[in-house]
Amino acid sequence: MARKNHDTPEQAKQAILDAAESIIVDVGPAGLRISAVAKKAGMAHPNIIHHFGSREGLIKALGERVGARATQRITLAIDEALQAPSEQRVAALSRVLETSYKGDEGRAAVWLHLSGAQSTLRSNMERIVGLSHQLRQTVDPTASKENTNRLVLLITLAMVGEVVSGDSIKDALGYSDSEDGRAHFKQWLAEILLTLEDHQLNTSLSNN
Amino acid sequence: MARKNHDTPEQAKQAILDAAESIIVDVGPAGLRISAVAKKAGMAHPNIIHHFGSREGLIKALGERVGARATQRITLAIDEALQAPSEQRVAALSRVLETSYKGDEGRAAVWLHLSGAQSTLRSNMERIVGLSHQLRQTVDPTASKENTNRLVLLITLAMVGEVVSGDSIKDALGYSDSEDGRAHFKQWLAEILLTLEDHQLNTSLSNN
DNA sequence: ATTGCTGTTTACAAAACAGTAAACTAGAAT
DNA sequence: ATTCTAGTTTACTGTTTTGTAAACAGCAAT
Repeated sequence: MARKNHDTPEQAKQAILDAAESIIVDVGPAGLRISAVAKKAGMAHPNIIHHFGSREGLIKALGERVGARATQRITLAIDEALQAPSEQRVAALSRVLETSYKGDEGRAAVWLHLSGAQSTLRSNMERIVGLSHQLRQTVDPTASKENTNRLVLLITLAMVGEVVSGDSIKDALGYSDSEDGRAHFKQWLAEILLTLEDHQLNTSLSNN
Repeated sequence: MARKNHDTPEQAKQAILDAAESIIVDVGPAGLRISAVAKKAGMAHPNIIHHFGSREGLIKALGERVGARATQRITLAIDEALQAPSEQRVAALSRVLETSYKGDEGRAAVWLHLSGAQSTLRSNMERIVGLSHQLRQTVDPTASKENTNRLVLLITLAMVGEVVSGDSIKDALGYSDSEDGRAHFKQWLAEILLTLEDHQLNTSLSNN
């Protein structure tokens, strides 16, 4: 079909999305320039508009790809935690947290969400809550779905905060930017999440 | 000194900052246009450059003002919680959380932080951690500073997440956008924070 | 081999935007 | 009353950036 740099439009699109993803991590949602993406992908910028219709179209497509990948990674990690023997469960959950907001992909996902590409967020979150609830029930069979939902909300919000300005907040709180501090915080969080019995999460407004 | 719309440069600056703050809430950090601020403030846009030197100067000044105000509001709320009788402490802490990431000011603060105006973040966080630790000690005298620090980090990250994309995440998790759901989540969080004994937060990597 | 299809490029249009320069305005100081 | 000072405005510059138009390039089908 196509003729020069890429044989199929799908290859061209993927190359463009790769370039855009690597750029948006640094420049943020509003900073994505079509010409910069084109330069990185090694082509002229109108070609991007040809493939995605407009800058918005590119951002939307990228948002869907990044969101799907992130969800896949997270659900996979939770699956592994579910199958891990109980004495390795903290490490496994810690890995879930690591995986969830690790490095560039998480940042790209949040940036893109801010740019208005949130099409599949609901179904993705539903899968994550479902798996998380299974994981909690292996620890405490009485765990309520409502508390799981709240915990997932808390962790998700913290994930977004981490991605958006985790570095400077951690710095301001005295955590050195060594990998140590970050990993420790996540492991601490994982241990607490798995240690908490459900009745401790039942507050005066339970069953609402 | 001045001549027409404002008598003193301080009045003009405040009017400009007011306009910029109300705008940045909607358009985000990179979307702040000097001409839009000028229009809202009822003046010509070069006047803004005259007062703040450049767009960056405006953003930096706004970041300092918003950061100072937010910190003042948060520390004030924690102070009130400290002085509240113990049976009203949950409500008071719930109010701290409400106050912290409520509405426009919190959003403006995060946006500005993202724009690179983070000058006083460290000292602000230190004050907040100090007061939070006092509050925890009224509940559990054995509370360690390290666990307070981690809790503040978790809450702060969640605050940022809430501000950045709390609405859509809550929506995706099935919380209706009624004020109810939000208030309940914060009260739930407040109760847990005050119910947790410090020893429950001591994990296998305590004293690191 | 000619025709058609499609990915790609060059050249251009149009708008948005930050910042500059110079003039204007009105109170303050003398 | 004149001069000085500083906030303010109008008009303009230069750059950046998205998007358009038309031509080009190479594979496929006839």
